[in-house]
Amino acid sequence: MDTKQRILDEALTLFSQKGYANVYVNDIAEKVGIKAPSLYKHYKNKKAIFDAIIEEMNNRFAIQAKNLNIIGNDPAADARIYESLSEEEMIKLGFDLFEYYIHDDYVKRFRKMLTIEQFHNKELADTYTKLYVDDPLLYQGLLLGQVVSSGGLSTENVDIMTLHFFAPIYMLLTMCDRNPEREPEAFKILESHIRQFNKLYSRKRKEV
Amino acid sequence: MDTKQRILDEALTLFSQKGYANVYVNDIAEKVGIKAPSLYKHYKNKKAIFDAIIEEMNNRFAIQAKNLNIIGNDPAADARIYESLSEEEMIKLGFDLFEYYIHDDYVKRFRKMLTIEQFHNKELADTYTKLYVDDPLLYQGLLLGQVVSSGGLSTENVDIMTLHFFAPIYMLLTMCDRNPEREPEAFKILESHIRQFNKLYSRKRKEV
DNA sequence: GTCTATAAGAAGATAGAC
DNA sequence: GTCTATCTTCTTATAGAC
Repeated sequence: MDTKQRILDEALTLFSQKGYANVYVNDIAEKVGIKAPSLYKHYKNKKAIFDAIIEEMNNRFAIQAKNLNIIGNDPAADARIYESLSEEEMIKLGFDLFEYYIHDDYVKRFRKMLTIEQFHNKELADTYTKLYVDDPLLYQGLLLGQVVSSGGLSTENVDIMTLHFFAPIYMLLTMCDRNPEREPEAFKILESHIRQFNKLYSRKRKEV
Repeated sequence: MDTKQRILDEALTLFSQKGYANVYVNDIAEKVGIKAPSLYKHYKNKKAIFDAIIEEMNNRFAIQAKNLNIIGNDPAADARIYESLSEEEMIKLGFDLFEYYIHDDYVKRFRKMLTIEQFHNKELADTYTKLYVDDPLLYQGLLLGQVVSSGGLSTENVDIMTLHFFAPIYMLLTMCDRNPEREPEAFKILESHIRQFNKLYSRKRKEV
C-alpha cells in the first residue's frame, strides 16, 4: 500500500478510536512511520484527510452494498434463494451479515468514526442514517417482501416486519462496537431473535 | 440556578453538540456569561466539569429510572396496570416513553454526549450500554414478563419479546437524535410497531 | 467571585535543505 | 518525498488586582 493510502488507513483507525479532534497530525504521521510535515506532501491539511476517508467510503460503497444486503444487491434474485431457506439456513445468513458488519475492519472503523462525528454536521448525520438505517431497511425490506409474496412469511406490513428483523441486529451491532467482549452473548441473542422472528411471521400462523 | 450549576448545564449542551475536545473552556464561560478564568473558581479544570456532569447524572438516576421504565420502578405494580391496557393505551404508553427520551432536554443532551464519547474509555462504554441497553431491557422485561404471567401476552421467550419491543424504539430514538426533522415519521413508525408487536404476541394466537 | 494580563504548552502548518 | 527547524495560533490554566 502506498503512503497516501496508508495515511488514510491509519487516520481512520485513530479517528474511529478517539474522534477527529483528539487525533493529532503527529499521531497519524507516527503510525505511518514518517514525520508530520511529510503528511502535507500528500494532503493539504488534516481536514483533507478526513474528507478523503469519507470520499473513499463512497467509492467503496458499490462493493460494500453487495455484502450489506445479506447476499447481493439484486433483492429479487436473493429472495428466490431466501424463500427456500430453512430456519437454520436463515440463522446462518443472519450470522454472516452480522459477522461482516462486526469484523470487516474497514466497515467497522468507518461506522465508529461516523458514530463519533454524527452530530458534527448534517451531512455526516444523513450519511449515518442512510448507511445504517434507511439502506438496510430498504434492501432487507425488498428481500423480505419477496419472501412474503412467495408465501415464505406472512404479514400485513412488510416495513414493520423488516424493522422487527433489523432493529435488534442494529442494537446488538452498536453494542458490540462499544463492548466487543460481549460478542459471544450478542451471537446467542441474535440466534434466538431470528428463531423467534421466524415463528412469529411464519405463514403457518394467523396473519398479522 | 447558581453559577456552578449553570456551568454544568452549558458545558453539557456544548459537549453534546461538539464533543469534549471540540469545546473550549472559553466557549463554556461565554455561554455562562463570565470570563474563562472565573470557571476555575468553580471547577479545578476542564476534565472536572465533564466528571461532574457524569456524577450529576448518576445522582439524577433514581429520578430518571422511574420515567425510563414506562411508569415506575415497581414492575409488578406497573404490570397490574399494563395487563388491562387496550392497544390504544399501550400506544400512548409507548409514545410517552419515547417523548420522554426525546424531549427531556437533560436526558437527551446526556445521551448525545455519551454517544460521542462512548469509545473514549471503557467506563463510558459500560455506562452507555447500561443506561440504553441493559437497564431498559431489564425493566421492560420484568414488565412484559408480568403481562405474560397474567395472560395479556404470550411467548416462550420473554427476553427476545422484550428485545422485539425495545430495539425498534432504540433505533428510532438514535435516529431522532441525529435527524430531529424525522421525528413525525418516527412517531408514525412507532405506532405501527406497537400495533404489530401487540398482534404478534397476542395470547389469542398460537404460542411462540 | 469576577476581572485583566499573561504564562506555558500543544497543535497545525510552512520553509527550505537533502 | 522526507527531513529539521520554526512560525503561528489556539487552548488551558494561573497570578494577582478589585
